[in-house]
Amino acid sequence: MGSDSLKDKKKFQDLLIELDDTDDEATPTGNHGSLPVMIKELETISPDVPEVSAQERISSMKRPLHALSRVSSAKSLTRPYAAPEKMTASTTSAKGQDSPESSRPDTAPKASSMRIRSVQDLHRPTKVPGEMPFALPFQGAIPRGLNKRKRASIKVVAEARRVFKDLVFFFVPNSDISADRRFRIAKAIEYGAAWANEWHQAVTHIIVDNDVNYEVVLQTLKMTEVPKNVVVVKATYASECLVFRALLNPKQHIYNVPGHEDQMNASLSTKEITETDSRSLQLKNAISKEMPVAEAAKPHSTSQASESFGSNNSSIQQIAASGPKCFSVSKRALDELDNIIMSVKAINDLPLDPDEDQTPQITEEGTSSENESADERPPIRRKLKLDNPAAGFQCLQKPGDDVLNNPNQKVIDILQQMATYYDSTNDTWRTISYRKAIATLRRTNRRITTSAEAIQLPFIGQRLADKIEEIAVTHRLRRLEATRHDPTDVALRTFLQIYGVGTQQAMLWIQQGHRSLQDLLTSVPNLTANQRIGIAHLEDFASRIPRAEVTRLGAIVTKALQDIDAAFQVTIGGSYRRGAADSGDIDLIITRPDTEIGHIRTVVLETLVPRLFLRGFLTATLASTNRRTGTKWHGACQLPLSRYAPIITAIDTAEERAKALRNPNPWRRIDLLLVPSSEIGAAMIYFTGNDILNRSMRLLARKKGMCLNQRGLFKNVLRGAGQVKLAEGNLVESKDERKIFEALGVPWRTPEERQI
DNA sequence: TGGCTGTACTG
DNA sequence: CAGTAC
DNA sequence: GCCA
Repeated sequence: MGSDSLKDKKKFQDLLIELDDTDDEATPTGNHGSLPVMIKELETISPDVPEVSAQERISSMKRPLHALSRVSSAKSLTRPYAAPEKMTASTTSAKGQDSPESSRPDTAPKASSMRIRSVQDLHRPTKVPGEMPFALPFQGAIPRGLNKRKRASIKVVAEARRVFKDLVFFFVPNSDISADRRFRIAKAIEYGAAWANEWHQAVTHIIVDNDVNYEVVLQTLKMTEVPKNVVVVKATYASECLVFRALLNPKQHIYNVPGHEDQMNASLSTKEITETDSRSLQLKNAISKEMPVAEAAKPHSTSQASESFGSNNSSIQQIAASGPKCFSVSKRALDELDNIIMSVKAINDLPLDPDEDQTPQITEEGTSSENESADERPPIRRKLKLDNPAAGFQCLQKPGDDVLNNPNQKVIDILQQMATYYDSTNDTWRTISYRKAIATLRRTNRRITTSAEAIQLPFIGQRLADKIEEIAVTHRLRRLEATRHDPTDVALRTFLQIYGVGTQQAMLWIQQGHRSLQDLLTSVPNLTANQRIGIAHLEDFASRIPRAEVTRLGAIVTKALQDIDAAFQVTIGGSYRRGAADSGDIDLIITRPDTEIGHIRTVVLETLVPRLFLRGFLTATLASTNRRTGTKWHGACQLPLSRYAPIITAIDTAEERAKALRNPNPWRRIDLLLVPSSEIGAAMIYFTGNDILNRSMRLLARKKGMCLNQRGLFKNVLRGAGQVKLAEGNLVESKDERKIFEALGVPWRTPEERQI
């Protein structure tokens, strides 16, 4: 604790030093309470900062990247974003309405329906709290992917760095759909701005996409003229303010929105503007604080949402609770299993042959009993989802056979796209939820068409259920359409395919204006070696590897290794071991009976790998262990042309075959996993996956006070505060896959049955 | 409201 | 340490 | 996003 705050102080001092060059006059204004004096003095950089000339801007263009990233990582002093408070009775009860997508008509700004959330009021004096609840400083919305309903995860930077403090931004277009706008909105909030997701009189700046002209701005706002005290600038303005950590002069030419210039020139001379700029900003803030939301946002208590909330049907409750529970697995195990494992098992036990007689009845009863008649009324959540025969526990079947004609395939496809989209948004947990829901649907043999049906399934809640219904009915989802063709999102998805590029890097590149791989190659000087490889072989790495090819690639490595020492054993893991028809990469699990990891590592890294490179089989190293504990080598390989012919011949479609001929021996991602024989069971589990199975098993282990990792199953693991592992614990089992399943109380599944 | 697997390599 | 990958 |  103490040392942390010390560290924080140190970090902050570093920041101060950094700040020095841009911060000329630090005029303390507000009273911000408890922060150290030092901090107070710098708090007010924002509105008072000196302008930075365009020239200066250019001259220091060299550092933006670093500046930005350092700034954003300086969160030691930031406070967690305050739980957004709904301001009115009506919004308070409008649960489920608070997702950005559900209630945002992009047009028709209706102040009264505006969602209002507090971002930074922690730091501001609240005005007349009792009397005028709506006279709070403007409180902005949060872009999706960054809010977790109430508690948000946006981290506002230290107060001293809030370049946009007290400002309220309205974006044109004002949605967070496109990737770079979403990024800009998030950045703006991070640096102290509030985001008005609908027009509002508290807005101080209109931030216009760089390719949008003034006319569109007016159309969007449905105005003939933007209010005088509102600044209209290109998006570049906001980014550059962050680069300079200062409010720049918005009247500079480069920030002019096309079509707006004339008006500006007409009203004021450039010089005047420059001189009065910072003051005028101040004034605006003052104004907006004085007479903010009151009129516009004054809501009138009850809304339909609150009505739909209180009265809930008790009649529907019990329907699904009864019914036969035909588990093919032991009851004992079931009792112990948490819901995730239950679903894992559910999957194992899923019916392929539909007992259509029973299931529809049950669901129908559930949904129809009350009103589909009117509107709202969220379908009642039943417990025992998994016990519901409708969820599919009846007889066991193996997954896989039915995959191709899954009645919900269309829905699954679209949900998959959405998952990918959210992944690109950095919205990890939502992505995981989508994936779990997809996993559920995959093993549902009954076609799901209504939200009420969907919500009964495990890992499908109200919101996903609604989406599923929409997809089932319309065969598409509106939100997805919007994002799918957006150039920035297309680019984002492309960038994310590059090995070594994740969401952070990709979003940064997008935000910097890069839109193609070529852009990256020509104008990003500091690409890592891996990223260059990733770009050069993007297509190869992104394409699936036919099973036959995986087999051959594996055989080559096995042969080479056993030529060195016949005692070595190689297992092809990953989706190949699960029986997949094609794979994304090749996982080779390498071991040797009664042999320590050290020896295995030596042989593989010092003999096998160099030899395979010499042969031209291996083509690149992407990551290679060098530590004593290291156990892996990641890289790329290539099937010799001579062996590729039969694979090409075997390709199904002519089109694919032609493609393969054009690019005869693509690079493939290959991972060598070095495992001491004593740990082979745990390693097999891990490297066979799939990831959902791994996670469920690990979660289950943890719930039982154990720990499962690629090295073994341990018990008596000591965990301190915050789940920090204090002691390894005692090994329960690591050599034998089956025994690990057993020790966890999970029924054995063959690798083929782990394709969850 | 707080979790959501657990570990290793890179720069 | 953050970002990335598995 | 879902769940306890």
